[in-house]
This record gives sequence, C-alpha cells and structure tokens, in this order.
Amino acid sequence: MRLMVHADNTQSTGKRDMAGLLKTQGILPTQQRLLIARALFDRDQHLSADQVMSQVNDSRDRVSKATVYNTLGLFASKGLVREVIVDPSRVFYDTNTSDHHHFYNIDTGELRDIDATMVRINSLPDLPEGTVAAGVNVIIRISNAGKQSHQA
Amino acid sequence: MRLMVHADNTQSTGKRDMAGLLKTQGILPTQQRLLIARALFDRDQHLSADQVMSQVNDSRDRVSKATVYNTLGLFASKGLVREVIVDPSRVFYDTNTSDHHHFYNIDTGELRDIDATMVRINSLPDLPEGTVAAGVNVIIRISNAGKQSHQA
DNA sequence: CATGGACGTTAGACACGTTACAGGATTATA
DNA sequence: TATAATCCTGTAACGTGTCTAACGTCCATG
Repeated sequence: MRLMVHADNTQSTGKRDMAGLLKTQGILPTQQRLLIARALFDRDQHLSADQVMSQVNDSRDRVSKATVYNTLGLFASKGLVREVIVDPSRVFYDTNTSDHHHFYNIDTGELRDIDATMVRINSLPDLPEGTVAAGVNVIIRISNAGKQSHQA
Repeated sequence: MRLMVHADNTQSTGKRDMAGLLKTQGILPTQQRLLIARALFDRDQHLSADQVMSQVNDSRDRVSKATVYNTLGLFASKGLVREVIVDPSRVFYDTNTSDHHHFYNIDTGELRDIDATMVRINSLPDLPEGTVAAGVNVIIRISNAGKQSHQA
C-alpha cells in the first residue's frame, strides 16, 4: 500500500527512542507501531482507540483500525500503557503506568489523574482464595456543579 | 439519602413488596417492571442487562430488550440499583446500593462486594473546580493465581 | 360509553466499539 | 535475495446498547 514513513523523523523521535522502548518490551518496532507509540507517548494522556487512530491518520501515514486495536492491546499487555475502564462506551489508554487513580467527569468524559499519594488507603480486604491482586483502581466520578447526576 | 432496600427487604418479602418499593421511588409498578424488579432483588447480586433479560424471559412472561434496558436505566437513576463499570463489554447492575466496593476477577468475570469498612481511605484529593463528587469507586482487579495478567 | 391524551411497551432497525478472519505485505535472518 | 515468521489490512461479523414508530393501557373527561 502506501505506507510512506519519511525516513526523516528526527523531530518526531522527540524525547525518547521509541524503537528502543518497544524492543525492551520484546515488541518488534514496526512502522505502524512506532507511529502509534509516538502519538501515545508524545505526552501523558488518556486516549481512546478512536482518538489514537485519528491522531495517527492525521499525518500522511495511515494505520488501519485493526492494527490500532491490536497494537493498543499489545502495548497494554506489555505494560506500556494502562487500560482505564470508566466509560461503558469505550476504553481509554493511559500512558501513565505509574500507580495512580482517576477523576472521571461524567458530564464531559474528561479523565484526570490523581496521584497515588493523594489517596491513602489504610486497610485492604483479604483477597479471595486462590487469587492475586492485579491492580487497585480508585475512580472518583464527578459531575459539573449545577446538574445533579445519580450515583450512589 | 441512601435508601436501604436491604435490611428490611430481604428475599422473604419476595413478590409482595415490589410494587410498594417501586412506588416509593415514584416508579409506576407495571407488569414488566415488577418482573425485572423481582429478578433483581431476589437476592444481592450483580447482573448484566443480558442476564436480567434471560432470567426474566425464562418464565412464561416475556419482556423486550428495550424495556429491560429502559427499566435498568430507570432503576439506576432512581437509586434502586447501582451501575458497576468494570468490564469494557458490559455494565453490571448491583442490587446492593450501600456504600461498598468490588473485587473483579478478570479471569472469570466474577464480581464480589467489598464492604466499605474494609477499605479505609484517609485522604481524598480536592475536586477540580466547579465539580461535585458523584461517587467513589474502588475496584480491586484480581486474577486466578498462576497466570499473571498485566495491569499497573 | 366514546374520545383523547399521557404514559409504557414492543419489535426491529440501527449505531458504535471492538474482534475475527484470511490473504497480501513486511521483517529478520542468513 | 530467499525464506519463514510475523505483521498489517480491509471487510465482515459480533454484542451491547439506543432509537423510532406503532401499539396498549389506563384514566379523566364529555
């Protein structure tokens, strides 16, 4: 097809060596994975698959929908990004993989990080038999003052 | 304003109270709403719309998909059930509307309650300007021991 | 009784995010 | 460059959830 990545990507490499980053996770740094990685890790953000796709396809290069989904799933499975499930209608991918939590504005859909130190959890319950913890998520749903939204 | 459907409304009352329960929330107790309410409040549980539908339609009576969704949304907006968003593929409705949290087994999809007293949160961050809290959810993702699943 | 309006329900079509598939393209390695 | 392995792509399919338009039901009114 016409997948013409300009060999000249001195600027988009930005702060990090994306190919190296992918390799450290055992991920083959293909051209479309690099495009997606650059879009994602440009800065800390929360993006849906849809947003990643339109951002990537803004440029001359294009990546198929299937590849975007596959790649985001791959990155998530390797720990490069973190899935954030707060909206029943879509999954967000958080480039911040450190221990932290989220505000979710149910009116605007905006997702905002909460530093882990802001939430101090004293006691945690025992896990059910035969299970191990995979992650503790604290989600504070907020709404714009004025309208009241129901939620216990 | 935490209505307690629980303490006094355990399975013993069964069918009889349902109409009254709905009325107290300003909900017209129609035939299909009663069917759905009985399926839900039969015991404390977490059901998806799909599960509610098949459970209701097991009997001789039948309720359409649209009505199931409408009714669950209505119940949630009235605080009779609580939406639990942990799985990207579907919403669960929790008949326990008291303050509590959840274990979510990412291997089995099982959802289990955590009593609020089990998780003590010391400090909460300030809310963003112009917003009000709509709910604090703590979700502890767990997986069956043996296989490791990624999630920060 | 008839009429009409408000509300509830229904079936089916539809929208959307996501996944599955199979064949062509790209990559690593030599 | 040859080869095998892997990846990418378009498209079809899937499941959840929403929309719409027609139909029921209840009940107040004349």
